[in-house]
Amino acid sequence: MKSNKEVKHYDVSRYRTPDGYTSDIAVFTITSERTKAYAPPKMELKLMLIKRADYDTEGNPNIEAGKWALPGGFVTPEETAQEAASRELSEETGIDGIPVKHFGVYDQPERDPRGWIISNAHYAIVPEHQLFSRKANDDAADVELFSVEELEWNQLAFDHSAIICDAIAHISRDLLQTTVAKQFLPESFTYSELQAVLLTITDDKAIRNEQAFARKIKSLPFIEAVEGQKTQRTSKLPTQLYRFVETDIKQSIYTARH
Amino acid sequence: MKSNKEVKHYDVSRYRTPDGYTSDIAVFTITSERTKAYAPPKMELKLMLIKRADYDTEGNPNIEAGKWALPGGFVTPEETAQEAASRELSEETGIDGIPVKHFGVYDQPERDPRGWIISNAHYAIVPEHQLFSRKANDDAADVELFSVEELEWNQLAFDHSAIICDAIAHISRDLLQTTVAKQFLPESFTYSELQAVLLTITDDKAIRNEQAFARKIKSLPFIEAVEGQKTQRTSKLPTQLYRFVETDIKQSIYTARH
DNA sequence: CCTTTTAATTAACAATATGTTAAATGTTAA
DNA sequence: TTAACATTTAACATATTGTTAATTAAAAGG
Repeated sequence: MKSNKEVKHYDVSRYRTPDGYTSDIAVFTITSERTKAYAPPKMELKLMLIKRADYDTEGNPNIEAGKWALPGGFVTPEETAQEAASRELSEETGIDGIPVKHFGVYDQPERDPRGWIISNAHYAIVPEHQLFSRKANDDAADVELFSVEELEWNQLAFDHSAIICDAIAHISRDLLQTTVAKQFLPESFTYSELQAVLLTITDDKAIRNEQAFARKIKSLPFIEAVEGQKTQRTSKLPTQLYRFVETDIKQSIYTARH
Repeated sequence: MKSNKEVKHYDVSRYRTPDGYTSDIAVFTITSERTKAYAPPKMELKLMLIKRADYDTEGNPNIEAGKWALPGGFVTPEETAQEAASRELSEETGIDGIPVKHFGVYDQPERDPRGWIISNAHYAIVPEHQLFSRKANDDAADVELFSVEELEWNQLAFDHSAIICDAIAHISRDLLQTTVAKQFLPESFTYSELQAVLLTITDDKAIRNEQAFARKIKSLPFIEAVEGQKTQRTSKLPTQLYRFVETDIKQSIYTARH
């Protein structure tokens, strides 16, 4: 009822409107460290943050200067926040064609001292090597990768600690419940590589167990073996490669094992 | 709330800002029809929509008049969109204390002909009897429940067909992967009542199978039997009651059955 | 050339879970 | 007394998982 009437009478000048609409993006990557040859890598989930400059381009002291923040910026009326996030990602890292996923809106009245600014938050998964090539090209000192295990929670700008906390929760859930793990992996991968990705965010016994996981991967409807292809990058023994296949997954807590 | 000095550095006039920030809410309920005494109910998932009036209070033809729309309204600078959604729900149905869940943002530039208006979309689950009591009190002719199976997709205002489509997808997923089903059920319920709720949005064989589901419910870590309590509302045979318990569920597509 | 090392793979078996069919239970209503 | 019926239990074949152990293939070092 109220909605109808409000809409009916809606006159922009009569209501206060937001002072800004921003799009923030949590860029995740997994760094993959090979401890020795012919062994599976040790992986770690990392988040890219940028350091806020001391002064803005006009020489005025910047708000929240020196703190770490998610990359992001204002959305223009000609684009969606998701498009803005893709644009930001491209500007910040030079990377295009990566899926960007919305995970929340942050609109607490006091969240930004500059006014009523609504933030639409996204996350993206960028393969490590693409971030490295960017770092090499444009040696911006104000960009850094932080391990999600050891984030400096009290050095974050605005309400970004809350946003990042949610981002980590969302990516963790999505890694286990969707096939986004493929964003971290090459087109074809071994069971131990997939396992290493999952172990960055879970310590599930059934995933840690090599034999069980290697057996299980063969029966998953959304993964298939790449016939006749083997690799030796994780073992001296030539190892079976797998790939994700498009399948819609409908699982339920009422039928799953617990 | 903001100091002048800080405001100076962010010049609102330089950027175009949104013309409005709205909060929409998809109110779901499950209607429960008892075909006969001592039998489990037939349930159906329904969505509450409101009909947009032909004219506004000043006699001007209303935009998108006669079409069905989600209840919602403008968010004020003193509240979050989620608070606005709770407020709307309370105003629209008189119901308080129901969890309201964000599921998406709709910010296509062309989505609202009145300007650059960003909609933050939520869903809520209201027990049937609460909606009925509201209907009795305030006989608003412009409110109706629609079965999600037979929605009139081409009679929906603005981009609400897209929002509703997403809302149904989200609630379906959440019903299977979280314990929100409890919002549709009394504090304690029989296996067949829970089953009926789930069957409104899935036809999973393992959920349809009475024996299997009745056996499974006993081993679910997030459900416990209510000791010494039985009911006869679904059977002549006194039937075991169950309740949800708070447990964090961490399941993975890599360990579940498929 | 032989031995050790190591990740991957296979095997084997007990324990657990599921799909299915059938029977038993307790109550209502005719 | 009997029929009806949702629920509950039983029973059993089949499938999946946890666990331990053995096997395989290649590399590396002597």
